[in-house]
Amino acid sequence: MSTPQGARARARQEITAAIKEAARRQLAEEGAAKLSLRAVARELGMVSSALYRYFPSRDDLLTALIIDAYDSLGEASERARDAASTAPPPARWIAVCEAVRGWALAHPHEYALIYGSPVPGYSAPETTVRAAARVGLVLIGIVRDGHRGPGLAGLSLTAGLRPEAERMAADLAPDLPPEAAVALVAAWAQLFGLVGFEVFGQFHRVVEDREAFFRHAAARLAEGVGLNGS
Amino acid sequence: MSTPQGARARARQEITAAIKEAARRQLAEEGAAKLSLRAVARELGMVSSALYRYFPSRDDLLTALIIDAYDSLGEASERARDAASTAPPPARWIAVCEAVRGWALAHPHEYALIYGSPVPGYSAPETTVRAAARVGLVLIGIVRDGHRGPGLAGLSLTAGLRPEAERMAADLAPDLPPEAAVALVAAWAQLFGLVGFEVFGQFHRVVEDREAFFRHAAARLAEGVGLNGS
DNA sequence: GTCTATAACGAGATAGAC
DNA sequence: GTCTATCTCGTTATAGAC
Repeated sequence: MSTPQGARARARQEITAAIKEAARRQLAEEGAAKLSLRAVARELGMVSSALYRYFPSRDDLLTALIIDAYDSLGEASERARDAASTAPPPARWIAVCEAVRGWALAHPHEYALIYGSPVPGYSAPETTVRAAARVGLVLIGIVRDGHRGPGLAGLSLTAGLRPEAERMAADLAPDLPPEAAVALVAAWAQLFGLVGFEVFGQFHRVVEDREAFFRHAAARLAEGVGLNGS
Repeated sequence: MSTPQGARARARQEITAAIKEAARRQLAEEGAAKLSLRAVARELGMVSSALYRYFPSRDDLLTALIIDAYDSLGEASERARDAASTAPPPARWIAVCEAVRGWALAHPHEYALIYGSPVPGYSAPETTVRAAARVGLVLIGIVRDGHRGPGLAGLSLTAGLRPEAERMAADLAPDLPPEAAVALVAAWAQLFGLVGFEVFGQFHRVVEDREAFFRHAAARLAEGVGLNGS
């Protein structure tokens, strides 16, 4: 059987991939705000109306690129975690942070797409949430492991924050104390502050040896979530 | 003498301000990538070529907006510092962090302009550096005061980072120990990670009581730069 | 001198008829 | 899927008002 459906499906997948690849190129050159289905079609030698067989709208193409970017970053962080699976939690934390940084430096435009300025007129649908959560889940897992080990020491909680801290812990990691949940979310945001500043050029003439600086900052972030060097 | 120069200069200043105001409106609606001199001129009932008397190019208009945004944020942080000038350094640090957050939430599009994704095809000239540095200088000043007080305790340095740390300290704050300079730059980037995540929507369904969360995180950042509660 | 207006260029996007 | 007519844009040259 010369499975015509299989061949068709394969062709469809290949064209879909080619469209996304061309769109990513355009993302790098013109930015997400100017992503245009017509320009993508032109680059592929297709006519713009043909693209609507693969993506019903420009926003759907954008959504696909966003999900791909989140997944790519998620996979990079998961690979780093697995490669360091025998190391103690603090070292694993640092390895994942460095994977995030490495991915962002290798894919600055996709980084800008998911962690940079929102695209005017575009609102990400719920379908992106799953992929977006992957990095965060990796970080949560490491802190959970660390908590089973030597324990989270020195994490405190500001007075008024307790109800919110308990809500966050219940949502994110019911097995972690509220202090750890708060520290985790803060460290998560701070990690992307470090990475974003480097990718977007804010460290220009401020930090030169960015690799060493980041390694140090990531280690201190690990302490901040209660992963004490061991 | 009915100072014709004064009147002309005033008129020029008013039109310049009107152009920037209209440009900021467009920034909010279409994003920096699509900022167009023609649309600004249309909104003001002018013809596009007339704008070139005030801004030699679209990029120069963008640069003016960027400098204004940095200055606006810088002033907000300086005001917060001055309003808390009698408070101990840790409280002053938190006040400035909250001013940064408040400014960003009140001006999300200008925040995106200066701390979000780079504008494709645009490269900020050196003239922006002075304004961009203002917030950082406020933070440095507070840590310097704290250092004169109870002292920076518990700041360590990763092995390979020492040369870079000494370079950073010499550049940013020769009177501070290298450990403090590194912690300061890291806290600076992390502060904008927290603010950026909130402004750009990454805390959606993760952090609800963002005010309390931020206050807590800012307090822990203060500890991270060696400002111990007192 | 200082400004605005007209017109135009080359490039690109877009909408709709066919 | 193709073609065309009509938009947008940044920018410049030029002419004329105050």
